[in-house]
Amino acid sequence: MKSFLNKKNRNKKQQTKQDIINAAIKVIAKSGRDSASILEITKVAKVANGTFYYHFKNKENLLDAVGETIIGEITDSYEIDWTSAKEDCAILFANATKTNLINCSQDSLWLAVIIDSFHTRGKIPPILRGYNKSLVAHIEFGLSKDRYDTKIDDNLLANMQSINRNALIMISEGKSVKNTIQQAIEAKLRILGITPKEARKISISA
Amino acid sequence: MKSFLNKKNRNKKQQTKQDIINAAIKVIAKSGRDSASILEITKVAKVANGTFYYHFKNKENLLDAVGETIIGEITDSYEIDWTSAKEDCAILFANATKTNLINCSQDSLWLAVIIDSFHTRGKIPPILRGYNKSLVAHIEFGLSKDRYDTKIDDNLLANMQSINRNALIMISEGKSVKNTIQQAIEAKLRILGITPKEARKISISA
DNA sequence: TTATAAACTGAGAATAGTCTCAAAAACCAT
DNA sequence: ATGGTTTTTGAGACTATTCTCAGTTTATAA
Repeated sequence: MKSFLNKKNRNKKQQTKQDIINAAIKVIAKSGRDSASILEITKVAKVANGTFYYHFKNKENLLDAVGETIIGEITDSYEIDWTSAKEDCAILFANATKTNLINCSQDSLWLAVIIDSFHTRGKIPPILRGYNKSLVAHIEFGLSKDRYDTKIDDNLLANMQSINRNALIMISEGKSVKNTIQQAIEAKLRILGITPKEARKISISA
Repeated sequence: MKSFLNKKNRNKKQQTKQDIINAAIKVIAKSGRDSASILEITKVAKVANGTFYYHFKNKENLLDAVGETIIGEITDSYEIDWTSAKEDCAILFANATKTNLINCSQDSLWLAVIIDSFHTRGKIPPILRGYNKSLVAHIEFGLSKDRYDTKIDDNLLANMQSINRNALIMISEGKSVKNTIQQAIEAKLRILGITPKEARKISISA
């Protein structure tokens, strides 16, 4: 069985798949994961319904692809080697939070999809995976330097993530990005055990 | 047109309606608001599908009724006249939080429905309404006494509510109720501007 | 007991979604 | 051009859901 898959053809196939993913982002941003129908997605992507099933096994499969697409763009900000940094870790953390939130806010469609993913029941969507790992690394480092006053557990991580989520919701509702990010940083630092006064100072200078 | 609605009959009608609401709570706890189907709800309630539409206009209408039912039982804890209280307001707030979370945790079905309601897109479900009003009253009082260090806005309220939600999720996942509530109180007080040390003290004694 | 209103029933109309598949179209090495 | 391969198409099978309605049952005043 000969294969005719040269580069151009592969690109074309890839392009159709990407078109479907982009259409899915649009539709999910409008209606949410649950209500987004494959029928509407293929309509927006301008392909036949059957084409969807040539590229994706099912809806679940597509949602994962959407998650991967978006997360690929926004998670870099937490990928820092905290231990080798010279600066105060609280300040670094403030900057990472800022970068992360700004990245998420770049594209209003992504923003909507990310927020929607927080609403999802059950298993953690791929968009949110990976975030916790480097967060834990950071907090551990801060604790070892006696910079923070907390213990690390699911509750703490969930609260940190919720603060992010709430900030993104505020931004998507049109609140000032700068202000909102500042508040998010302040709240996170307070929860980590930085005093209110210092948390405010750091959040303002971030 | 004569009316035959004597008390007994009214009770019977009311009973059927309540049966449907209770069945809805069961089904929503299992499948979530979005996936809960009227067909399954009526099956669990042991009534005909059509009976549902005799009592409720539509699904939306039912979900509101479910919300009202649950919120009726659990919101009392925040209905305090903060200004006339003698005790330190942070301690009162800690106690109110504790009472509220314990109330929510009483019934595992309620717990599941309340958590589910946090996942809901769009408009604030009735379960969550009313919570903010007395929360604002409380924080304003604390600010006037120079007890807190924050400003009141949507972001703050959302963060407070998220801490509650996360605590309830932890509890529903089997984590220690006492511990979880303590952590929630501590996080809330820290965000309000109480120092980490004092927040811990208050949360432990609550 | 009987007539009437209220409450309930369940078949099925209407709608909407996922997914399959045989056939058509597009593509490409020769 | 030809023939085999990949990609796309869209009709429709299948399933699930909401909601309607004509008719039945139940409750009660008289």
